[in-house]
Amino acid sequence: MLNYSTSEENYIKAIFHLQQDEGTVTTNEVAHELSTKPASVTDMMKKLKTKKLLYYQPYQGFRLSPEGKKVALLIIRRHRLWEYFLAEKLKFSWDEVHEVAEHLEHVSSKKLIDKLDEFLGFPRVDPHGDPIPDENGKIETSPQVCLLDLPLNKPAIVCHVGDQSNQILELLNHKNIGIGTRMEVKKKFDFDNSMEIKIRQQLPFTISEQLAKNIFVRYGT
Amino acid sequence: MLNYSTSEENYIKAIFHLQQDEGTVTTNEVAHELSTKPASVTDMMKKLKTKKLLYYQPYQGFRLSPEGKKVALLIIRRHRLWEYFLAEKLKFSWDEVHEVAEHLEHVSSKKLIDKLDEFLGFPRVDPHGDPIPDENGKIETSPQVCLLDLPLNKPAIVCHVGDQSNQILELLNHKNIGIGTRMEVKKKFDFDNSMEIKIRQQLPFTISEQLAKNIFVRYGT
DNA sequence: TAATTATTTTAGGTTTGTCTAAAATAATTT
DNA sequence: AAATTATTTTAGACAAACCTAAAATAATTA
Repeated sequence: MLNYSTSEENYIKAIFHLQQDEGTVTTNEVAHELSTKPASVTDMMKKLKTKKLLYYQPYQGFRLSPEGKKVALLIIRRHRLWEYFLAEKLKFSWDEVHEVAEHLEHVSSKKLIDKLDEFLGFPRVDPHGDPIPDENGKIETSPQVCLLDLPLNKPAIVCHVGDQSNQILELLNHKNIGIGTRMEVKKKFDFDNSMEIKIRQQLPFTISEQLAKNIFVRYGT
Repeated sequence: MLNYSTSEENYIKAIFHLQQDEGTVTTNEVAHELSTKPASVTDMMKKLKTKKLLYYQPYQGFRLSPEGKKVALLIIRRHRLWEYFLAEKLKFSWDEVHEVAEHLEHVSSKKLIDKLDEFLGFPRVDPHGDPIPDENGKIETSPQVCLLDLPLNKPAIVCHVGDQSNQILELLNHKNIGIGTRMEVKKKFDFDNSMEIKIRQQLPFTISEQLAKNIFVRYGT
């Protein structure tokens, strides 16, 4: 496994995240994701292509090669282990871990990461509920359901938040919703797709479609 | 406190270490320390001068300004806290921590470092026995004595190793000498300046002048 | 002191990663 | 299908950090 620059790693990670939904990723999408310019993206795509990390034909978009995906997963492993460390050991709050982990993730000593993993007790998900790849880049793909699609009165556990902006985290914090929170959907309102949800030992309250769209759960009590 | 690039930080740190002995540092010394070329050093000195981190007149060498010293001490703080973390929590061996800490030290979140400090229980020295600066860059200057200068039969504790090459660490490991090791000097041989030392529950053995020169101790049992 | 040697700086070039402006291609609308 | 609009790529430039080779300065030796 070769070493890649911080910049290269950020591009690889961005493409990995973007291609989860659609299979192929465009220049503009990456430029927007990384707050850079399309011309810079094209430059980097040419470079990553020569390194065989992605497939790329001019004007046709691109997607990671198997090798590229593996690199991406190892970066994500580093990122999520550091997030777990920051939240669990250093008592960072949920919404602060991401930014610091963005920097720590580029320290690429395999031994460091494997020992960190061991020290943390081989956690399976990070503080946002996202699964942590193992040292071979294998990731647990567990069936997540969007809160919008959750049937009424079915107990579920929050396991992931789509958008991770500060605004949404502030709102979730205010409403006492976090990873691991148990809830049921009590009512759905077709008018605006808002829904009423119930959390143990709390009165039911309403959340918007916008918010529900970004909350993902697993079945379970 | 501004942010500096990894490269700038490495130069600042190198100058700080070199000027401990002499007051002023030369271009060649820094080039050698950082395995780079004198021309590159001159470039960087001009840059750091405009940032008011050091005093520099062409051909006259340079030394850090008070501001530059403070920056250096905060980098050293990060380095040594990570070293402590790696050794104490992740069970890295003594001679492996330095290299990884070289990378981690450039992640410059103050909150991260202060919380790490707290998590570690505010350690006062790193695994090499070097003192850890506090969050204001204040450092404890305790009286260290070179093993060469230690009087006979005076109990002392190893607190620092001068040279930190892998070769010396391997040797120290083999002889069971590490930070915190208690010892006494039993005999000194003027012929080659070698000395016989005694470690608790071990037979006395001999070490070379070369080695003794690089071992520093504090008085104490 | 003059000549030689060593050190340091300057001048100009390279690589990485970025940018702007213009050209090429693709997608959309009329 | 042609024209317009949007996207992507190319061309050329820039800053950071490095390099080599040559010039300038300082230190040393004869």
